[in-house]
Amino acid sequence: MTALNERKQQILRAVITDYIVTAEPVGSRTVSRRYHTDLSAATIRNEMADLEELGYLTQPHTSAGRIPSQQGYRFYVDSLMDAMPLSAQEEKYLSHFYLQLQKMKEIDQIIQHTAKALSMITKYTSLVLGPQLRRSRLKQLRLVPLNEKRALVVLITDTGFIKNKIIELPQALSENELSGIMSYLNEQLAGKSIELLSAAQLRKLRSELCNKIDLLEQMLLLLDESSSESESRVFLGGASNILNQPEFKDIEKVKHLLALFEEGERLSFMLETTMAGVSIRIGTENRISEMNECSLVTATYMLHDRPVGAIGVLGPTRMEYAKVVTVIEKISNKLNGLLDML
Amino acid sequence: MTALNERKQQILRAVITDYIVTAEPVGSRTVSRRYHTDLSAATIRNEMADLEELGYLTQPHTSAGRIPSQQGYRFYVDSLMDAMPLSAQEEKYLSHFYLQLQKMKEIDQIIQHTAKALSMITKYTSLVLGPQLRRSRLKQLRLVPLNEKRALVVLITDTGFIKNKIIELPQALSENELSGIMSYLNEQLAGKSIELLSAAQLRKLRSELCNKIDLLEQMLLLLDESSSESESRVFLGGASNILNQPEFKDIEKVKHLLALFEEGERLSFMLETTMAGVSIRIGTENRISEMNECSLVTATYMLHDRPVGAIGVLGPTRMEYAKVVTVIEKISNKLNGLLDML
DNA sequence: GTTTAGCACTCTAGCTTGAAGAGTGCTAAA
DNA sequence: TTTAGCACTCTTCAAGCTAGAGTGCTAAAC
Repeated sequence: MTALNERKQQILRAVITDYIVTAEPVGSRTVSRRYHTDLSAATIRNEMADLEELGYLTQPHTSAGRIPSQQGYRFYVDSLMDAMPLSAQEEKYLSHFYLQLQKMKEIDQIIQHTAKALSMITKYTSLVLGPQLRRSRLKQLRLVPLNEKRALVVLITDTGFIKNKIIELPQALSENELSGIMSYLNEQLAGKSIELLSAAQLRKLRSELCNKIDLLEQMLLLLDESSSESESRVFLGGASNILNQPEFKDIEKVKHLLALFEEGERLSFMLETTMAGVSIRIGTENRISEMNECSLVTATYMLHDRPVGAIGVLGPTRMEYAKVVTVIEKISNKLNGLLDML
Repeated sequence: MTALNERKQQILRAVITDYIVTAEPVGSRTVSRRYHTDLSAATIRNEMADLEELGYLTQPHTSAGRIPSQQGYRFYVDSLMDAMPLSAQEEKYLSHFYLQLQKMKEIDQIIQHTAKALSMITKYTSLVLGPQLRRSRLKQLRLVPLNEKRALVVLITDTGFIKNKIIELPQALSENELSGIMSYLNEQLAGKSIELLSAAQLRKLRSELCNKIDLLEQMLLLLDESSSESESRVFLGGASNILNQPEFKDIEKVKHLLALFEEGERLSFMLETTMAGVSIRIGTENRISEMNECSLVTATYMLHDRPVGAIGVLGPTRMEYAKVVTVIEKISNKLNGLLDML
């Protein structure tokens, strides 16, 4: 790929900037008039022809203006894009919003509201992956007897996650026996990552506690569920926002995307593969056919210094990248701050 | 409203039946040819003119066929509609589906899958209201000490609902003191409906336990949250199905509906006001402007013989009412059966 | 060598027109 | 009371046309 000289870069930036706001193919005249008053349309035309040949721009048809190609956007976000600060109003809104959120102690609530804030400010659709239970470590396992036949198992992780389940007691067990089992289990399991509680380890426990096998079985089931619980931990915000984008005025395209929104599995997969820091995936880089005309900007968030989930903004490839990146950074910071206090 | 003679009823039924499948205005000729071979188009025409005058049919424009009015649909579901049994295939699918669900013990999971099944079979969008915590009665309140500073409050309802929260202990309390508070609270509160735990009652408790006020405060907060937790307990299934309906080929209409789907509050309100048994609300009967061209068929479901939630199917007013009613009845039965076993 | 003006050419979006088709309402006859 | 016939209305669709935007190329200007 030939390096672009300064002028080509400026013209490319102009085309992309303009296209992002107008959603209309950008002609040489527009660039000359609005962004490069010192150059004539004809000159711009030549440069744009070059940019097209190099793969940064495309033409919907002869005698239309140019629109950025996927490669063009990629170059833009990598090298051309200027950081865009939030407006005072937006800053204020966010500060206020997260001040409100401080009152909430449930992590899920915070996460869901974060999805709302993201879509409110960006006007795109937001995706938020809730904290992954299986990336947490087991802190405590508690057994609370309810009556002679039933007990409540409570699983507490180091990330403040609580999950519980009622189990049937196989036989009447004395308080002593129960607490014996509990302390043994806690000894063995505390501090272990839930994801990595290997089958082997569980099998070992199983044999060691073979006389209490039924009880154990049920408790282990809870763990099992927890570690495989990837499903449906994704929250959406502003799904209807995509309908405001002119590229989705065609019902068929919306249909596929909307159907994708209902597939929690696939959504969470997209977010799970997110790197630390802000990442941008444009069009086919998402490796999901429904998203070929969309871009996804994501960031991870932390709980006790470990990345446990991710937030993201989904829009057309013609997205306000600069703004979205700023917003995502800001919000993930606020979120991290909030979660640290839990 | 003048009563309709037998022939008018049959013609109205023919028009509605046809319109439901074709989504096209139905002409007199079509009715004559397909449903009333013994009458000529001209006769039908006269009858249809009458039906229009009576308010059961409307004409999009002169020289188009007729389409049912809201009043027409209302008459249809009240008096004209034949019950439609499920196909063998659908029966099989449902049986299989709910056999699978038996393995799940979490009520929320069952509810969410029910939304899926509803939309799968009907090809419309489904709405499901999760069991309302505040309609349950308090069974037990448990305090599990975690360490010197923190404890876990566990709230268990008679409907098998569990909710918990970590609270800070104001001062080091002995096990004895804690269990004293607990048994006192349980004595006072057990069996009470969460919704009806009145402010007065809570205030009384507050004064009686004034020395342990901080602790109590936090626990009461949990109750408070529970009773006001109406928000976001609605699950959607097959939201993208509405896009298959020709009445929603216009993006603008979809946008409003989709935005409504994101307003958990309003959705749950719609479902909360559902009567016992199957209820059908057509168009403006929903009293929600976004739903003026939609119908909603709902039914409540039971947990331990008390209605605690509702399931519903949302489609265009031109909906296959007969089929949807059958499906809703069937599924709410299956759901009730399943929940009884919990 | 680079930039620009000029011009012919291309393509789309939007408008008009006309014909076909579906359906109605009315009238008069069966 | 029902039906056939007919004039009339309205929509839909394709075809044809125009205006406008934008291009690429060439030749002249800097």
